Order: sequence, then structure tokens, then C-alpha cells
Amino acid sequence: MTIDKTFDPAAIEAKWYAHWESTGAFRPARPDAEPYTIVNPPPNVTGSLHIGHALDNTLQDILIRHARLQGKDALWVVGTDHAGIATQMVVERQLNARQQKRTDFTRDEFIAKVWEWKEESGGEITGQLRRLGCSMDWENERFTMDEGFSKAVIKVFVELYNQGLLYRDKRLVNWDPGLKTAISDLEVETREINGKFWHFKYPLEDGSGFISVATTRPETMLADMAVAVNPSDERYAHLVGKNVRLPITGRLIPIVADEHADPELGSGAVKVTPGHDFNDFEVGKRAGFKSSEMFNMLDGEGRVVQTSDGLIPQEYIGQYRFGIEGEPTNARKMVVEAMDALGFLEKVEDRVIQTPFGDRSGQVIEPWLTDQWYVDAETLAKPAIEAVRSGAIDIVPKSWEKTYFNWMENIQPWCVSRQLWWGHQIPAWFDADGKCYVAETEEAAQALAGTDVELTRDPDVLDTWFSSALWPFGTLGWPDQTTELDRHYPNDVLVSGFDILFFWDARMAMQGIHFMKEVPWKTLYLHGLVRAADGSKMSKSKGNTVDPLGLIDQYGADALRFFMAAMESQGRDIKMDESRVAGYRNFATKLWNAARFAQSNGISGSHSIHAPKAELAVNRWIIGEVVGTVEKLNKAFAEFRFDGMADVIYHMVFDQFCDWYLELIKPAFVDGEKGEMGAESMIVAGWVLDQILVMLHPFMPFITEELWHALGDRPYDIIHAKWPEPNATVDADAVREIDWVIDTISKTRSFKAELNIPPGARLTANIADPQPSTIAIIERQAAALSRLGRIDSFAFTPVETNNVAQIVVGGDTVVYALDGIIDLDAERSRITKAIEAAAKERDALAGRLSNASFVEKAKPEAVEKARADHAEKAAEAERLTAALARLG
RNA sequence: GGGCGUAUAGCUCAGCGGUAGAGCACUGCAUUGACAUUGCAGGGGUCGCAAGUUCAAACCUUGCUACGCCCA
Repeated sequence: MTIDKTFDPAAIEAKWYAHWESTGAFRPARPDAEPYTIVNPPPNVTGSLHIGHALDNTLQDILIRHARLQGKDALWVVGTDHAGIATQMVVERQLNARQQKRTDFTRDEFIAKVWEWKEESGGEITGQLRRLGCSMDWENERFTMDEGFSKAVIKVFVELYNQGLLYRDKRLVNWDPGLKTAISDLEVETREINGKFWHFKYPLEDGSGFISVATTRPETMLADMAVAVNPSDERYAHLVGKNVRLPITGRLIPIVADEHADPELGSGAVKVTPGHDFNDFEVGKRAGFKSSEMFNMLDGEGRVVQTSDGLIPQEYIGQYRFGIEGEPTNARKMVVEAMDALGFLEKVEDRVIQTPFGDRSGQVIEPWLTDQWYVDAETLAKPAIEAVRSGAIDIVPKSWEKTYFNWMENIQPWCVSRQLWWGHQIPAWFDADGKCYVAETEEAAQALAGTDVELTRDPDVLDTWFSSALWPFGTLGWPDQTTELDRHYPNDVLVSGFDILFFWDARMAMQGIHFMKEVPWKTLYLHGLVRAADGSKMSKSKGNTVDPLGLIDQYGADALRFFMAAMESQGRDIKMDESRVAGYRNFATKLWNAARFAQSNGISGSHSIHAPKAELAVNRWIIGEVVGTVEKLNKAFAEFRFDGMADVIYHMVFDQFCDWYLELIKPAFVDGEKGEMGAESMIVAGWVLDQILVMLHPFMPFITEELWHALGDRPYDIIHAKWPEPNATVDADAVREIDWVIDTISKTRSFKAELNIPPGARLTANIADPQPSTIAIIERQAAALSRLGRIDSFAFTPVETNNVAQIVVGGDTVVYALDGIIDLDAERSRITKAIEAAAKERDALAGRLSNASFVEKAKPEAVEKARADHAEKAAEAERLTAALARLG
């Protein structure tokens, strides 16, 4: 197969992906090999590929492809998340567009519609992950609500309940009045908004005066149950124990002493609304109120309802808590106006208020007293903390450990019930008295309750994260003891953005350790966010998102992937830089053309992963470069340094292989130069190119597979090739020889450019007093020196003229006679600059060496190196000085 | 208020104790032969500021400044 002149990523990407998938290349099919496992963070079934997915999945694919090349039984588990709230919102929006709403249907009808939507429109992202080249095990694609996974979720719920680690409780929750469901602490986002601070006078019951309170939520006074003052606050000591006659409702409430009241803030006295404020709930409990007695004055949408004492005036009932679009009035406004009319409004201040918002709905969260299910996270967190402390889980980069510990050590009960329809319905049934029976099936619950008892199932569903926390083992067949589970749990590494460290990673650690008695993964690799070019966070609302598919269309998936790897340094976000994506497209093109050159010269794939035997220095040298590259790559993989990996392979391909090696062996392929050198170079070049393709494959899977096949008839695809094991070492003699050649050529090019001598000008070189090794090198490398350095010949005699350009290479001074074309002043100034540079370094080293403390205290290697460097620089400066003198 | 991170060439970033690096951008030159999605050569940095530790600091310590994120 002849390689096309132009590299067209689109032409090869679809072809190879389909080939891999249809041949089962992504399946773990090496039962005798060491397993290697990653589970993919399941994207929302409603989702489409954004730039963050591109990063996250590229990193995972690099690790999986690398493991596969190492011969491991690599499994990359893939699937999608049912994403309770997000998916229900999508389908509800569709209904709204047809003037329908969820409640027009029965629960079963609605759920059927969501499944229908999922089958037709869900999972767009799975096709997009394929475009990125991700080698996931699609044949075992999972869904967090598929049958087997649902079984695992129900089992976990029941077991945690039976172990007392999951319980029902009446307490304040974060209630989202937009979505009309409880949400967890993590789903609440605190933002600062400009609000007001209202100061009210509350009249004392005995008519002896007033106590001032200030509040940011005046409407909640309809459910006030106390006024609190600080026990140390002498201004109010005499009032503690007295009662206040609450305006509007006329409720009689006590003045209590509580540390929560801050004497410095406002008047120092605060109103206490236990049913609608987290702090007040605690104050209320300390004041002796049971949670069942606490007043609730709002419904699920944030409208006023009557409190249990029936004291809220009728006109307030049904009013929204505060301003809402399209509503003429609201409870807040009415309370403030009423207090003003009564003469109880002292003043109103502007104030910045920390306000909780639902992260999905954007609504102001209402603390609301309801019955919900809670997981005892504190108990589950303990072994998960220990796992990181002991090193059973290695968090990379380590700096995240502190954040992990800090959160886990202060973890709160996790509210896991949601008032939605789409999700895992909670396996709990209630009898007429509200007694609860938790079991995996209705039959089992009935058995617990007794046959005569009529049961109703809890209508709520579980938090999506409750189910996805089981991903590392639920996808492997748990609770059944499958071979997959046995082989692939614990997973090797989890790759995730730090933004879901608490939401998902920590909860996986807790559930995994609890149910499997082993950590879910040995390494937790956390990466940053991909930011817009200006450093701002990408968001749809800002309109500054970059579409990874657009980048793939423009530059190819390989280029985008390489960009992600190259930019991924630990503990830092990635700023989008399209010019770098373009740069890596150019890199791919470079490789493509190098392969074309190889092919057109009859170079083809090798048959061994071990380095071929080589006599020529250039071949021994490039084999050594491969050895060095493999070592550096292996180290970077061991340390999860993706940027390091990219850097190493990039320079190997571009600099060592294309810029020098191919150029140096060209004479072997050109008639009239050195045809007899060709055979060995062809074999070595073919082998080196193979090693490069394999090493590059995890980063650029498409182009490497294409070139792999273009360069030979292969017994297997590159996706299943073997990671390089050159079985060779770096050859110091070869390195010295090729370094001399490269240095001579570079310095010759450089002086030409600086002296305005055409780069094509062919010159003769003189070395008056060459070292014997130099003569041998020149004999062997004459063709390369001629072709790349434009040096026709070397003479080992002094030149006759003073019109010369001179370069110092190692211990040799190479002199070019340039009568008639050289600008001697320019050459003098060029050499003077070089002398200054060498002398500066020489003197710096001399200064260091003359410092007795350095020689005494520094590491011996450092002293030795300084001596050697000093000798070298001194010799260079001396040679250059002599060269300058020769110019007259 | 607590924690974390970042500050290095015009831009995006490596380097984290022994002579400042890459890619892009910029300047000059080249070019029919793998490659203009090119090649060669070059200019450009008191490594945020200050003090300290050390024979030696971009790198370690402390403080400060600026920016970002997380938690309360």
C-alpha cells in the first residue's frame, strides 16, 4: 500500500476505528496475562462530548493502550449514567414543548417515555468517544439503570440499611423549589448576592418595650419560634426567659440564650426559625424543640402554608416566599410592609448575602424539614481515609490528599433520596402506620410486614451518585462473583477531574471498600479543567466553549489527543491553545512524510522487537536514541507525567529521527553517494520507525495504525503490538562520532548564516592538527558531511590565507578558506562573541573551583564535573583566541 | 476565616539545588527530490518582590504582593 502524498486524518480515522471495533481489538482477551483495568467515568446519557471529556478520556486511552502494548489484559469499562435530574429535565422540557407536563402521565407512563428518549436520543456521546479513538470495551457497555446494575444498587441500599448505615430521618434538607426535590450538600453552590438586612422591633409580652432583631429573610418570621441572644451579652441578660409577642401572627415566643447569637452583628439578638434555617434548627434543638414540633411555613415550591398552630393570617397563604417573576406580591414584601405599618420596621440596610443555590436549577435553596434517607457517611469514610493514609490508594498528584482528608474528616450525613421519577426507586415500603420495611423485592418486604398488611412503596428515587459510586465493581458483575470481578477489581487507576473528587471518587472509595473489602483502585489520578484561551472557565452560557469534535474535524483526533497529553502536567489546569493543536497536526504530518520517505526507499517494517545488529555509527547511535527514549517514556508512565511522555516522543521523532537520522542515512539511498551502506540502514531505519510507531501509538492511535500497515505485511495490528524492548545499550563511541558530525554541520551552517554566505555554498575544510579519531570520523562520515554540511573535502594541512572562517568542534579547529567572499570584520566579531561566551563560562567555573568551600563541601561528582567543564571551556576559549589571532 | 494552587521569553507552558528550556509568534536566509501542515540560522528572560538557609537558589525556608480554585 503506497502512502498518500497528503496526510488526511479523516480518511483513516473512521476506517481504523471500525476495524478495531469489529475485530474485537478492545476486548480483554488475554486470560493468562496480568489484568489492567480502568473504569470510565460514565458520562450522562444526555451528554455530548465536551473538551473536558476529551482530556479525561485521552489520558485514560493512553494508559489503556500502553498497558495493552505491554501485553496486559487491558479492560476499559464503559457506560453511561442515567443522570436522574438531568435526564428527567430533558424529557420534561420535551413535554413542555408539546404543552404537556410530567404529571399528565402516570409515573410508569412517564418512565416509559424516558426510556424511549434514551433509546432514540441518548448516548450521543458514545459515538463521539469513538471519534476520539477511545479503545473502550463497547461489547460490555453498561448503563447505571440496566438490569444487573440496578440489582447491585438495590442490594447495596438494603445491606446498608440492615447494617444501620442508612436510615430515614426528619431533619432540614437542602430543598430545591425549582426541581421540587431534596439535594445533597455538594449540589448546593453558595454565591454572594446583593440583598438587604431588615431590622425589626419585636414587642415584649409584658409590654415593657421591644427587642430588636435583624434578618435577611423577613418572611420567615411567620414561623419564628424564639429570639436568641448571646449568653454573655449583658445588654439582654435581663430579658432571657421572657417572651415576645410576635407581630402579624401574635405567636408567643421565648427569648433564649444561645452562642449562635453574635453580639457584634446587628443588635446582637436574632430571630430563630428552626424549620427554615440550618443554624436556627440547631438553636431550636438546643432550646428544647423537637424536630416534629418545628414550624414549617412553606410548601415544596416555596409558597406559604399554614403552620401547625394555625396563626398565619389567611392573606399570606399561597404567597411565594419572595419575589418571583409574574407574581404581583409575595410573603417577604407583605411582611415588611405589615411591620412597617405597625411601626416595627426600624431600618433597612444593603448587605451582601451568602445565598445557597441549586447547582442544576439555579434556584435559591430552601432549608426544609422533611423525611429523607441518609447514608452514615462518617462511618463509611473512616476506612476510605485510612486507605489513602496507608498508601493503598495513591492520589496523584499528592497535593490533593489534604483536600480529600479535609472533606472526608468533616463529612456530613449524605442525603440520598430524591423526589424524582427517573432513577432507582428506593426499595422501602410503608404500612398504614408509616412503619418502614426495606427489602430487595416487594415480596420480601411483604414477608417482613406480614401478609395482612397493605404496603405502599416509597416513591422517591436515589441520588444518581449513589449508584455511580458502585461503578468499579457493579460493572464487573457484582453482586455475582464473576471472573471479571475477580480479575479486574481493584481497578488499576481511576482518572477523573478534581471537580468530582467528592461527588464521585470519594464515594466510590467508601462504597468500594465497604462492599468489596478492598480499595476500588490503586491510583487516583486527578487532572484539572480545560479552560478557555483567556483562562476563564468554559461554559455554554458564556458561549466560550471549544467543541472537541470541531478540533478533530480540523486537525484530526491524533493531534487533539497529543495536545491533551502534552499540556497535562500535574496539578494545573489546561488553557486552550489552538495553535498547539495545529502544531501537533504538523507533527503528525511530519511523521507521515518520514514514513513516505522510508517507504519510497524500500524501508519496511521489522520482524523483531530487539534492535538489529549494526556496524555503522549512525545506526548504533539511533538505536541508542531509541533505548533512551524507551527509558524516559517508561519513567514518565510510571510517574503519570503525560506532558513528559509527549515531550520525549515528540523530540525523538522530530529531532533525532527526522532532522538527523534520516538526513544522515540519505546518502545510502542516493545514487552516486554511498550505495553500499544501504542494507544495514534500511533494516535499522525500519526497526526504529517501528519502535517509534509503537511508542507513539497510545497518543496517536490512528496515524500509527495506518503507517504500521502501510510499511509492511503485519501479523497483527499495532494496537496489539509489543512495547519496545530494544535489548541494546547506548553506544558511547557512536554518540561521540555522531555528536561530532552534528556539531560540525550545525556550526558550519551557523557561521554561514551569520556571515551572509549562501547556505548552499560548497566549501573545503582544513584541520591543521587533527586528532586521530577525528580523521577516522571524517573518513567514515564524508558523505553526510558533504550532503548536510556542504563540505566537499577535508585537508589536514594549514591553510595559506588569513581570510578564513573558523569553528571549534570538540578539540579540533575547522578552518574554511574564503578568499574573496569573507567579511573579516564580521568573522572577527563572530569569533569574539564566541570567545566571550566560552570565557564567561570558563571564568564562572574557575571562580567556583577556586572557592575552597566548594571543593570541600560540594558533592565530589559536582566538583569533578566542574573541573571537566572548566578544562573544556578553557580549551575552547584558547582555540577560539588562536583562531582570532590567525585572522590578523 | 481555613486549605490548595499559580506567578519563568510577546503567548501557552516545562524545568524544582549545580552554566535558563520547548512549542507558537517574531527576524533573516533557503528551497524542483519525504515534508510550505517545510528546512536552516537567529533575536528575545535581573525565573512576581524581599529576607534567609547553602560552597551554590528559578528550584529549599519565611514573609509580602497579585491572580485562581475549594471549604466554612
